[in-house]
Amino acid sequence: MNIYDVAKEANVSVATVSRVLNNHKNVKESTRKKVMDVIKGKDFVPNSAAKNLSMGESRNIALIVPDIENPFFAKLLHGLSDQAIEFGYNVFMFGTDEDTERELQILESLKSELLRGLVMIPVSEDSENTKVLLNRFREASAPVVLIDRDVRGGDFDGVFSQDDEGAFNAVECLIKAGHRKIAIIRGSDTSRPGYERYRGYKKALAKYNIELRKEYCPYGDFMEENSYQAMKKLMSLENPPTAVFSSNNMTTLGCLRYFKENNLKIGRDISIVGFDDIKELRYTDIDLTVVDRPVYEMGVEAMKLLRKAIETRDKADEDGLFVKRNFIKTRLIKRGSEFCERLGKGESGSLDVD
Amino acid sequence: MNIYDVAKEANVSVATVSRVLNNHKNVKESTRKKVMDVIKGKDFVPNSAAKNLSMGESRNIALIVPDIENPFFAKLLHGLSDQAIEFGYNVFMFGTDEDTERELQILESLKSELLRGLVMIPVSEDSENTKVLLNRFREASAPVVLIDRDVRGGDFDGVFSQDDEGAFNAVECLIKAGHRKIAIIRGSDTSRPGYERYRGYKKALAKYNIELRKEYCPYGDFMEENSYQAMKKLMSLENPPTAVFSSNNMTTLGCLRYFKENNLKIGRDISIVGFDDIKELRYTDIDLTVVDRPVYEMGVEAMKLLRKAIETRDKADEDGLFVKRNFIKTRLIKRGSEFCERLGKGESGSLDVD
DNA sequence: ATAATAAATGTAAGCGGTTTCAAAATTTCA
DNA sequence: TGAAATTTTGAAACCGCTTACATTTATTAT
Repeated sequence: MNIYDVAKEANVSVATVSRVLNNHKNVKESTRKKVMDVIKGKDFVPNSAAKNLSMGESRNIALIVPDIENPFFAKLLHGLSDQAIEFGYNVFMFGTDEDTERELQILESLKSELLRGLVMIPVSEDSENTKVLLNRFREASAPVVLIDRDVRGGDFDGVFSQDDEGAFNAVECLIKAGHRKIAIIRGSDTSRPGYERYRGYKKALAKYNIELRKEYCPYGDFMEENSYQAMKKLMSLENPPTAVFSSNNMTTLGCLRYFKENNLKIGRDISIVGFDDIKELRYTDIDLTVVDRPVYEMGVEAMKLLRKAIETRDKADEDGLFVKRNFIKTRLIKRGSEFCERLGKGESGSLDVD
Repeated sequence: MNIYDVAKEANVSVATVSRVLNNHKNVKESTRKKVMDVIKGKDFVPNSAAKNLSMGESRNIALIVPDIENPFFAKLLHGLSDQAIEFGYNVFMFGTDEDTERELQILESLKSELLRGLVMIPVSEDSENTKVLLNRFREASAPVVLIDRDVRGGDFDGVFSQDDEGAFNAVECLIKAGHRKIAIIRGSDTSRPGYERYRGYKKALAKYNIELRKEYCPYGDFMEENSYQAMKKLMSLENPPTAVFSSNNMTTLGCLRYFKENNLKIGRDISIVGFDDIKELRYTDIDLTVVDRPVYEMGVEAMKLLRKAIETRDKADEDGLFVKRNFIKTRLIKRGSEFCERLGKGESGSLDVD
């Protein structure tokens, strides 16, 4: 059943049916009703492909994340998806498995899709090809909104976190708990969260006059296995750290794995503060202090930014295309894993802290 | 840039371009090359909306899950998505938040979408409306594949688990560890996993001549909070169980929360076996014995089933439309949480067990 | 070499909507 | 009451692709 059938049945033209369907003004109330009655009687549904073709645009957007199974991204998807439904968009979901090649493939395959917009957590900040493709989307009037990670020199809208501040707070918390030998397991330098959190770490050390030691700053690349290896290396230093700032949730799992396998107990042998909460730990012996973020809300926000971008572009096109970049505040949730018996449960007293 | 521009540039007709694009036979190698050169030179991408409209079908499918954030579904999505890309499909993602109304809304909104297929974990087995809508999709030649949960009387293809056997093994494991007072926290009776796992539980008790006690079988509805409440009720019975079979991952979290809050230690005060693994626990003090499933693979399998359904329908239509329902085997991973000091770490010895 | 056959290409009609432009119907106002 | 202004409607072109059918070109067999 299509618009012509409806038209015939209602004794009007297709143009009129179309107007009714799209809530145009200038449709007499009586004819509107006539058409609506037919539509309700039969189960007519307008063909979206035809609509898309005719209008040169769709109500579809895509979300591309590096790791579908990471709860952080799942939560993000949840928020974004809810808001998308609210706004009447459908979302295509893709995972790149942290692989730039795959990311490019996906973007490439989406070029034919008449996407209305794109929300993306890019694998790397430095993929020129990604930038080129994203720019093409933007030019084809499919705005791009980034989340969490950036694209260098891309100048895209985005929802990010105050990563460095979050990291600073995490590390400061460890310092105030009495630690001075604090390691960080870092994410790749090709991602904002990677280098910004490292920056926060360095800032905190600097503020308290703690020397930065290169060997305390291995990469875990935000991956469990690599982080496990990094932790292992840290603990086999001749002078191992007493605390570690785990700069990502997967990283934290890697650390915990090492702790468990080597019978290191948090609070007795080692301290840890993580970035991004891990819900499942709440009910275990691990009372993890973490830098937390409103992840669901970030997803929602990304969708809102995207819609705004879609609408303003539709209107002002060349005019007001200023970039909207939000930096979401983090929050330190103290649960105790920053302390360590060896150091004495020094509240903030043991060091000269303001 | 469209197919006409390409045609002009290459000095051929649009039909020829179309043929080249779709790898038709009967295209001379030389003209094929001519066209391809033009396509590569300019950056032509065929408009999928036009294609969809013209062919009356798309390469899009939808995945509808009840809870986007549940790692089980995330894993499922991962497998499905990977396989979908492999097969050249894009997947729309939706979450129903375990709400039948929302489920219906989503299905309703998808009717216009020319979907090629639908993969779904329905909220409830008993939603007549859902069944009606799904049947409509199927009739509109968009096959439906269910995962994990069923639709009563729907007769849809699907990938399920051997839930009862899995549950049976879980409970038997507890029995062999010496327990006789074993509770279950159940899922809703309106879902296959809900009642099948309960069935497995009952079977196990029956086999070992253990009386079934109604008060040991509260509902947790596969939700953390409800399961927490259920656990609380269980432990405040005058004769509380010594072990619990937690029939779902969220349920397990609810139990763990109760244990932690009430200082019950697994292995000392209580035993537990779960259904569906919880990765994050691996590195904590909780060595959870669980019924595990190849979740990623189930997602892959669902996509394979879907494609088969799409293809056979395209071909044999009325002919061979027999339903394909796979029942995936579960696997019990013993990690120790089935034991309990109070009972003596009875291997299988303490009861007469074959 | 030529008719018969097969292969390659082109023409044009859809697919199901939206939208411009003109015509018809209605309302407003002198 | 009739012309002008306004609202409501319809005819038909268009979006960009596929494909049935017609036509041209190449190949094969006689």
